[in-house]
Amino acid sequence: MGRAPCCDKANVKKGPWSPEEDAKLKEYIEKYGTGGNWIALPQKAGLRRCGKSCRLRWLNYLRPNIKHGEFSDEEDRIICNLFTNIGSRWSIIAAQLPGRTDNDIKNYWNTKLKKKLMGLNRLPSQIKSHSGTFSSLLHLQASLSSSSPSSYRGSNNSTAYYAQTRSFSSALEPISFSPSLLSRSSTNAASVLHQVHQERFVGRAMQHNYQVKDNILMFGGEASCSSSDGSCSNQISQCRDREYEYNYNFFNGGEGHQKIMLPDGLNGWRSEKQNGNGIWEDQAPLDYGLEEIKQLISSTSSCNNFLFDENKTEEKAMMYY
DNA sequence: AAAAATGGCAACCGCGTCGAC
DNA sequence: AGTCGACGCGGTTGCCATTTT
Repeated sequence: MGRAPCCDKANVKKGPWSPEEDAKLKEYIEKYGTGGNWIALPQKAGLRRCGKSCRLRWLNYLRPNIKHGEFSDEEDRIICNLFTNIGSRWSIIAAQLPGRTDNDIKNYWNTKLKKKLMGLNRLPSQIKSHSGTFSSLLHLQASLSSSSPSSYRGSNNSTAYYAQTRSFSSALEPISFSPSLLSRSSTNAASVLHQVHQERFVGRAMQHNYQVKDNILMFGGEASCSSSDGSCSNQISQCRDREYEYNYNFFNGGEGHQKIMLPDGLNGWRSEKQNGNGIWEDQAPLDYGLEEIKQLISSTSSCNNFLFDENKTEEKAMMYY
């Protein structure tokens, strides 16, 4: 026995809204409000539409003060920063961008912003760039890392790393959430943000083999490779691990940390180093897949090692405690 | 110029959660 | 405490426009 449909599917119109329907809906809501009941609204408004469809149309298109068109650099920055912190909580992200809808932001992310990031995927080489939203973030990141306490340098202590991650994250602009946004237990951004910090390094470090060799933090070492040809069978795991390399290096920037080992998918390990001008040069092609975008953000926009489904990783992290 | 591929966006769908009863 | 209807969210789909071949 399935879930009861929210409306009579046979008698509701689907597809694009006509100007007449828009006008009807707008007029009705402006006159009477939604009445707190979207399901009953279409009938009252004389529309052959599903209540959910009406709600969506109103929220995403018809309601006042909706902002359409290009996203600004500032909006890009906020989206990336929040995405890094809380993942695809589009409604929460939208709440930080007046006039933007969650759907808008989601589409923008999926169609443009993600690709924009992919264009900047040659990290940390991108640090040499001196303009644009994301390179600014990289500069921020680089400058913060270089000014971080020296006591963390070279440490293979995950707690130290964790503390440093926290201090770094807190250096980014504060994010405030309205109480209403935080009211739902499942999407409690406050707890998400709080636990994200706790989960970030410690949880992941415990999920992955890692070791420090010559000031290079290495994850997923030989022990994790099981295939006969020596290549790791778990490519995704390797890809995920890349973020640690970057972040570790950023946080430990300075003398003695001039190279970085990157697990490079099927190609095995690769390295990068800084040239005499302090510019990062990679020494092998670096191709990222779509699934790696989040890691890229994690290592570029705010250094928050947060990726994939944070609910799931949260659970994992809590299990380790 | 036409067909195919790709991009962008609006809308739909299913599920989790909340709140009333 | 349990049930059920409604809401809200995030993922996905479908269609139209634009670009490429």
